Amino acid sequence: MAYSLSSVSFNINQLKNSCASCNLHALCLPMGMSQHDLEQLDEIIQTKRRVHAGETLYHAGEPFHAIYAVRSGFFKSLLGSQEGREQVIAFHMSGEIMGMDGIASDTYMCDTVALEDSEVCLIQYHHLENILQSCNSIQHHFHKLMSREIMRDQNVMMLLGSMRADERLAVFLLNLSLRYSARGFSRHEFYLRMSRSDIASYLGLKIETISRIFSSFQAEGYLEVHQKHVIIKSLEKLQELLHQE
Amino acid sequence: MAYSLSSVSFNINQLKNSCASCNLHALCLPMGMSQHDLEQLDEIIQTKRRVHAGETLYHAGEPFHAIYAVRSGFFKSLLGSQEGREQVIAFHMSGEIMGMDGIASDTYMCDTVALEDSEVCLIQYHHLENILQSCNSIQHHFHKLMSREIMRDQNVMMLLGSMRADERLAVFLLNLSLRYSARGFSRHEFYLRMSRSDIASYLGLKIETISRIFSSFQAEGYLEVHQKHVIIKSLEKLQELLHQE
DNA sequence: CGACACCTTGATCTTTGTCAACATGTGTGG
DNA sequence: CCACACATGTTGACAAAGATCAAGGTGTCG
Repeated sequence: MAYSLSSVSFNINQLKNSCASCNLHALCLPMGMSQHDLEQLDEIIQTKRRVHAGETLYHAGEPFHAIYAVRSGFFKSLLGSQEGREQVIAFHMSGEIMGMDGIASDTYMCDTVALEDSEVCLIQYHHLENILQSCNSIQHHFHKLMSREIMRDQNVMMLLGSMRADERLAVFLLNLSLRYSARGFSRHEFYLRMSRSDIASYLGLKIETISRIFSSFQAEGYLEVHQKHVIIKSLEKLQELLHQE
Repeated sequence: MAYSLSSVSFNINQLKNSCASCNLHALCLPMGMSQHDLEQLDEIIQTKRRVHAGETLYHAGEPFHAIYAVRSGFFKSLLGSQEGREQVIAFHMSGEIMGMDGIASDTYMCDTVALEDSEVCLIQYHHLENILQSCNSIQHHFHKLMSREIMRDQNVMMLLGSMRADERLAVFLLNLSLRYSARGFSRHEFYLRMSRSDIASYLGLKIETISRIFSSFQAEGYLEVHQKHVIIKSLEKLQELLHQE
């Protein structure tokens, strides 16, 4: 079974050390950016960092100094509390920005962990602020990125606050499908990089519930699951799940 | 019964049209801001707007052009979905910023409604971006504000994803207590500006559940409730609720 | 091949939601 | 200023969704 998606995946070795030549360009940067602006960005994004699967990129409580763009790979962010609660609050894939929660208090608020071997662009925050000062379009783009993060979180609040378990999983899968397809992968077939327990935590459910709903979706013919490999048979039916009360 | 807190509340009429003289200064603006910076800010924050109780400040879908600082009063923000779901995603009190979710797509994402007669400072977004370009400290402060919004939302995700109903209400009340006390009001005694159904929606619960938990908290002697008037008898006991598993 | 982590499934229990009745509060018009 | 109507909040009985507990299955990696 040729489950491998690697033929379409980003080959790190081919990537030059430049935003202009990065194939995540369209995801990560504003449209119609001038050559000059791109050069400015390249100046601060010299540092790449490899993160192995299971390795933590930054820990909650660590002093904040940089944000990260996912170049390749997959991450999860975990928020802990004094009472020992722990919850997955986000999954990040290529072209997405991590660490913006650290700006508020000069301290990262969550742990961010690679779920597979990954590479990130390290963006020194004080350098970034300098660039933003001189370049209006980058500044505006950065604000959009932060605002998009707020939107994303608010949509998750909605999901957690008002949806049933099966709806939550459907939304989760549809969202992954959308994000994979935006990156040139199939919107019908992909690998889950995270464990069932990560999904459960993210969706505010228990792992057994996730397992059961996967089974029931499969029984209904909405999808096929073989461990982490998901084939969505009918995106429409998954969507209908949300509309029917 | 003299429940009135108006003796401590901000008297709008006394406020001058200036950030420098605004008594929300400490909540809203960065510490140690220079006179020059303040003057710059005052330039873009000339517009105040009164919003009557029940009135909508901005609607989801409206073109985004400004963010708002609450000068006085109390707001809620509602996120709707295609499927007709609707959820309260935030309550805003004086000194807090509203509308930053609109930056991402040049469109407000939620409805924001005054829960009592209120006044806001309107901050034209393109003016703000201009100022940020020229003033590093204001730029940094603005980023902190957006980042704080992200933190807040992530904490709500945690609450919705991993806490029991009574824990959610306890966190909600403790959070209000904290915010009131930061504004010079009693941390033990305050009015809820929102309805039970707003609270329920925000906490991802049903109104009957809220009602029951208020009753049980009262039975336990944690607090006294008379409609919207809350007297917290023991902040400690409410906090302990969270620690005991 | 075996150990271990991860996942699935079933039986049962708990928490919260639902439905219904009633109480209380608020605002309006007589 | 009272009476009524309507919105809002409370309480109880019951139902349902999801959690918990327990057992067993499957895959992965040394």
